[in-house]
Amino acid sequence: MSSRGFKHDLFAQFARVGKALSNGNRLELLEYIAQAERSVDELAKVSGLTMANTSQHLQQLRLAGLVSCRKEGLKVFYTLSGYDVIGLLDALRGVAERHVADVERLINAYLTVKDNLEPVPAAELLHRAREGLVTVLDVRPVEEYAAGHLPGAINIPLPELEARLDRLDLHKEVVAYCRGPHCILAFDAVERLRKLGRDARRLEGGFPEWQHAGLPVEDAGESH
Amino acid sequence: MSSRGFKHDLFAQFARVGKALSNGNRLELLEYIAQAERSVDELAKVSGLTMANTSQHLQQLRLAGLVSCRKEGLKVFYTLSGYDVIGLLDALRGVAERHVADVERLINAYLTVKDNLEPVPAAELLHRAREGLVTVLDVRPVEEYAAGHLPGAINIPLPELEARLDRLDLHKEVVAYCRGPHCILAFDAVERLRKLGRDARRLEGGFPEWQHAGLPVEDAGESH
DNA sequence: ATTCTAATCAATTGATCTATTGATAAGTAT
DNA sequence: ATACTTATCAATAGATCAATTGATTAGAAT
Repeated sequence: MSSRGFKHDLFAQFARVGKALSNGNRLELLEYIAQAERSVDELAKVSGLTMANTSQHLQQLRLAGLVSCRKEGLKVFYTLSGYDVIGLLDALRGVAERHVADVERLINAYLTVKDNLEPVPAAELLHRAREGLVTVLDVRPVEEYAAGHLPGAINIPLPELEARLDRLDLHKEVVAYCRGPHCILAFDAVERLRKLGRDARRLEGGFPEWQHAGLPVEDAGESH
Repeated sequence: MSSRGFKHDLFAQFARVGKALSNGNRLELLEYIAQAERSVDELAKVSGLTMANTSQHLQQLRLAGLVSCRKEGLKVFYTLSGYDVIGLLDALRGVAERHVADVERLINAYLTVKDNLEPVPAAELLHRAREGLVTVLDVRPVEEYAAGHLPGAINIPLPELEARLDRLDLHKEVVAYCRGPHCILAFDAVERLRKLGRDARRLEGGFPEWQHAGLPVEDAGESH
């Protein structure tokens, strides 16, 4: 095998992974899968894609080595192949944010009050939560919470926020988190809590980033 | 703007970066650019692509925010937009290596003596080089060496290795490095040095990774 | 002015990608 | 057996991508 040929083939293999990341729908699916193991129909529902389309995208992700799957009865559950995939997604997001001007414009256009929403770094939250100074709020759907969440976090899915406000201590600051740095659930939660007069901020990053950083995690078995 | 629309648009932007990484030729160009600032015709020559084709790929990389360019006289020089791009490329490589079975097979097929070529970690090299125990050998072309290299590294481009062997101390171990973890220059160098009875290993990673790790670097002005 | 070089642009062809549609397979439930 | 659910497969049309070709622009040199 020639040296040039080797190189060429090797870059072609790396490009397969790049190709898997080259479609917005696949990136969205990856973000959902990064929360918890998911079946195809869950992913289809939450992404708004058809079943067949979702299935095909998932197979492309699988061939690129980004996700693995497991069959159980009728359902097929997909999960990330490893934590390094979260690292890759973060690197992609980071580069896009720092270098693609459109991303910043988009974020600013949607998050008009962005500057009021300075995020809390993970290390700071961990410290303050241990001292009981803050309420940690998980605004993702119950299934995602059940699959794993921050220690001591209270789960109130975003649609029920106002209805179940009594679960949040009136006198503590609330730190909300959700799926990731650009998931808007936590942004919305903070905005709504502030309208209700609460002291609220959001966590920098989401659950996958927290987990990837090696910080402590609780799952359904030990939840409150 | 609806929340779903925002999310959709945002993922589409991230996918633009993924798309830039979805082609082997572009990844190869990025690796060359990661070594040093490069003009379009240099890149065309070294990659074997036509001028027009190279130019078009470079523009795609530019639109994705991965490279920037600067015009000087007739020439246009391209450079990485930031060090985070090296981090992204490493994450891509890492995931591909760990999860795409074909990559491993490819590497094993080419590097038949791979197990004899255990790389030296950067930290170890830095330590041993400071104590004068090893000769650090840069086997990249002179232009790349001039744009930046490891402190005290001796530059012998691979084709001239045997001819200029006298520049390497016979009694010290040689540690060779090149463009990156899969650049075959360093592999070849080690293999050839060993055939000549020298004690040689290669550095883990290449110059971009060394630089990205924040380790000390020399450039042409202070070279030996 | 003319010529040359470096780079980009514009148009084209063939290949690949995306989403849809309808069919099929595998497992459950009645 | 029959019906239902979940997921995949197969075929298709339209969109996008990649590489080539030839023309064009911008700057340098004679």
